[in-house]
Amino acid sequence: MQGHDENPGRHLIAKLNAFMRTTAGSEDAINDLASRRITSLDRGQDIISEGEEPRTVNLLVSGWACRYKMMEDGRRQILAFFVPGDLADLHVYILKAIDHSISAITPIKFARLTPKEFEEISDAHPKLLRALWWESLVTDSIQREWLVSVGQRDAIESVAHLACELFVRLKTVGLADGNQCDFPLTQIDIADALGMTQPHVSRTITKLNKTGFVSLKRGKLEVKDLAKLQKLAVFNPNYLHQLYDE
Amino acid sequence: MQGHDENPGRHLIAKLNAFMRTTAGSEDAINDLASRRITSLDRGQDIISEGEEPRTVNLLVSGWACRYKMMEDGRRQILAFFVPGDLADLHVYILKAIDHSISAITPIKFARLTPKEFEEISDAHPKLLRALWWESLVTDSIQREWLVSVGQRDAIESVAHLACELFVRLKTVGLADGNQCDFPLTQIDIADALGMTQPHVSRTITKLNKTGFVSLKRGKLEVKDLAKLQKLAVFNPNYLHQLYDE
DNA sequence: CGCGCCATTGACCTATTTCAACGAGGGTGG
DNA sequence: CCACCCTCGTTGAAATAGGTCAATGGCGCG
Repeated sequence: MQGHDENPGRHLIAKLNAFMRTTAGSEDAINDLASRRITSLDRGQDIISEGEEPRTVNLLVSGWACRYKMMEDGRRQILAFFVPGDLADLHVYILKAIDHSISAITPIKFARLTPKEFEEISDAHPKLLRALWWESLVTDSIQREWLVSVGQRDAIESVAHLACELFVRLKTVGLADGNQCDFPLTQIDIADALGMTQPHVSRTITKLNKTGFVSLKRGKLEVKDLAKLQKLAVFNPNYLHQLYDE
Repeated sequence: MQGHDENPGRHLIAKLNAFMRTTAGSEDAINDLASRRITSLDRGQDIISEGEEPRTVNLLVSGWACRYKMMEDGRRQILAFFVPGDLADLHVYILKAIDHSISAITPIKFARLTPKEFEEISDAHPKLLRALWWESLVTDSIQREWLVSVGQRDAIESVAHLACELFVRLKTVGLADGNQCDFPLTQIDIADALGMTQPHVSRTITKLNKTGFVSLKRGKLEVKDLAKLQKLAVFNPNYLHQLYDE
């Protein structure tokens, strides 16, 4: 078990394949990236905290995490979920202090790259660098789509949209098993991501499950009718900027 | 009048000064950037539209614009406001299709740079390139803070927060005159940015103006008690990542 | 066994939406 | 110069999505 992972970059590799289709030469480089300074954290611990000076680029190797901001009075907004293969803040070392925190939703492992390491590897693999930029632009695009959800979608649309997004993203990195995938979010996480309250998330999930398009519960998400779920969510996958061949 | 602008990059220069304090050598380069392929648009026209292949980096030279997304059923979410000195999508040419549109809120002028021009200039001025990255990261940070507004702040907090942000940003680019600045947004724009309805924006602005901290009306924003307004808005300027010496 | 965390559910409450009417101002064409 | 229209903002009344508060129950774990 305990033995070390032969292919820790496989989720990122799978994702970049949705962009460039030619990771071939870069696969070793990515696995190399994904092996540096591996750190493990338990659920609830922060990878980085607001106000720190950013020093590393973080690649999530296993587990889920979230980016969030706390308001002074304790309100929390989750800004993004990270799943394996996701990179946090490629260029953030330019800033003096980060304006948000990232914490583990499940036990996680992540690789911490110094800007220098990162530059070396990307200098040696210009195509990879371009792909990583793409990755970063997709992350921005997801951020924008979340604003659409919170600003325009009602409760059931929002929850359905989140389910669609995470399912597609997990599928892309090879972590969906047929029509189902892990789903470790609590209702509080969902509430803080979508700007709702936890009881209302509960009621909304109940209602959503009753449609039969999906079975969403803590731990496991099962998509039973993706087309209908997407329609309900007003989900348009363009914002994920993938190549569409499946 | 009609004569051409001697210093079209001054707003961007002022903004970058809040980051690097040494635009000296780069000022000419920025003014050069801001003179390329100047385009004028009337209110309501799109700079770029969803689905297009992005080809240029756009620098807003005068007027206001907004980035927005339309849902299939016509709901609109405004994702960002652009004021003079703002750059749209530094690296977006990596993507095959943009996932949002940008349109003019007032008559605008903007410069369109090809990726090539942009690279030439930034190769010649590495410090400038770094500053432009900073600019782009601040834009991302603003995007995140908007999600906090829409997800967590109630109506009066949201509107107050938007007023704070735009006032600070305009001040940074030299477009605030003492405690007041232009404010061309309609209540519909505000509503679509904050995920509210226009009538409720109207009621909320009335209530906000009654606090006496601010006078907000179409055309002009006047800040009467910035500290109290910021407190009401739960506004923490850190997310704008400026140097704080004033 | 008991504690803590998480989800469910009910009853009530309220911020915001919805629908609709009205009014002010600015521009245009007759 | 007036009439008209169109956009934008204001306001009221009624409706509702979602919030609040609180009790209950399941379940995993020390």
